[in-house]
Amino acid sequence: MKHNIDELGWPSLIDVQPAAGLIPISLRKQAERLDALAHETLFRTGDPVRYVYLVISGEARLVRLARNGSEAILQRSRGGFIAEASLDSRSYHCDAITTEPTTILLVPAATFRAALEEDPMFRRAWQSQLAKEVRKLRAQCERLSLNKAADRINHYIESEGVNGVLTLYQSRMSWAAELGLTHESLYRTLRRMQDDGVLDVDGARLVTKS
Amino acid sequence: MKHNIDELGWPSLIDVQPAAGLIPISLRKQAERLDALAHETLFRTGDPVRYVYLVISGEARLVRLARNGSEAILQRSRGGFIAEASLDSRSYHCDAITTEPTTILLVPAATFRAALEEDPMFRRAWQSQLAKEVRKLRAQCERLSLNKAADRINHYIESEGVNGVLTLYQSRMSWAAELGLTHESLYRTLRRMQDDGVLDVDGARLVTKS
DNA sequence: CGTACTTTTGAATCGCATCAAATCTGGTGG
DNA sequence: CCACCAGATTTGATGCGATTCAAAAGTACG
Repeated sequence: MKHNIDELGWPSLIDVQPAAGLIPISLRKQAERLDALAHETLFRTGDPVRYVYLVISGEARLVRLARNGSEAILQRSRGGFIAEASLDSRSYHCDAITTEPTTILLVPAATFRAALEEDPMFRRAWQSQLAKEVRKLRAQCERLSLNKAADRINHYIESEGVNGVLTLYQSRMSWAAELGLTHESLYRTLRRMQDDGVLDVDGARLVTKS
Repeated sequence: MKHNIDELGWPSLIDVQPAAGLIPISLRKQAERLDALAHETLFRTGDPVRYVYLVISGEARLVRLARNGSEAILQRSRGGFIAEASLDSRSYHCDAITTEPTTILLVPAATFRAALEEDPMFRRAWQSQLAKEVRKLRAQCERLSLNKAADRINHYIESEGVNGVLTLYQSRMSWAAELGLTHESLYRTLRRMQDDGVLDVDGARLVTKS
């Protein structure tokens, strides 16, 4: 179900989601709100690009299905844009799904492009956002080119956590997929790292100790 | 050695390198040309961002050295920008090197940023460039999360080649590193794929036959 | 309470990394 | 021109580590 965001009754978007603060007021007025359940499809490969999607709460993912049926996670967004790089494409080249109940802000793509032309602050923020995504993806590539599970885990904690401490906002199964590992492999490696005393695991809190 | 690009005696940059055509004339006048040998360092981790680097000919790479001494290739540019995403950073978080004699256009970062503010065409081209880089990196991540060498090779040919045909512009050793494989593994897999009749290898020309 | 999913452990297998070494290649200097 | 060298290419043998298949136990939720 879509709502006009003026119906919100939320605190200001800025409080809820920093990225939303970057969107000019004029743009927010034209945005709609979408409350999606878990495992809903936002768009599919080949769909025309109609909206810019901003995840307010919950989680959305870009996925692509390989021939053998395995699923690659191309992006995982919890608060922030999803499929930013499609803004200058006609259509999508992957699918977007939710993994849990998720609230999304839909900004019409044409309106969004116009705002980029007119609002210098917004434009800088957008460029900065794209650059940040590039750096994040480079880190991900670097991580995936490590071929030991423990190395990938450490790399993830170093680059996504703060000072060797990481709070995980996803199940280990999903994390395993993001790390390019099977879940069995991840579980076993986490266990071994604990036994070896190089990692401290307390629920979703992971601390490197080396 | 750096030259003012007016000393060029080149054909127009547009003919040499399409990406350069996106740079406004005013900006080109302030750019310098750098002729680097193979294995030169353009900048190191921590260096302040002074220039935007545009590779005119040859090859530049972003690399990061892991603790164990192995080297991860974060970007490989043959004609086009390198480290685009650093434009909004103070300093670099990886190293840039050349792998062969390379000619580079150095545009002062401040000048570049000013041009982005003032020239709408240029700005759109830049955003499009960043978006393209994002898509390319997503493809790279998807590829690295395949765990069979043959799958990565096929994926590379599909996404970097045209209609299942790819011309390789680097040694197989470098390609192996980009694919996240050892060179031995790559050689053996290429051989096996040929023997199995799913791939045709003729020097730098690779054709999938399945 | 039952169902779906996650977490966990086990055993067997396969593929890649690793180490080693030979051959081939292009470029340099004598 | 040839000897030489550095790097790329190629083949071989071995071991490790991740995948795979299987299954049990734990957990959240209606």
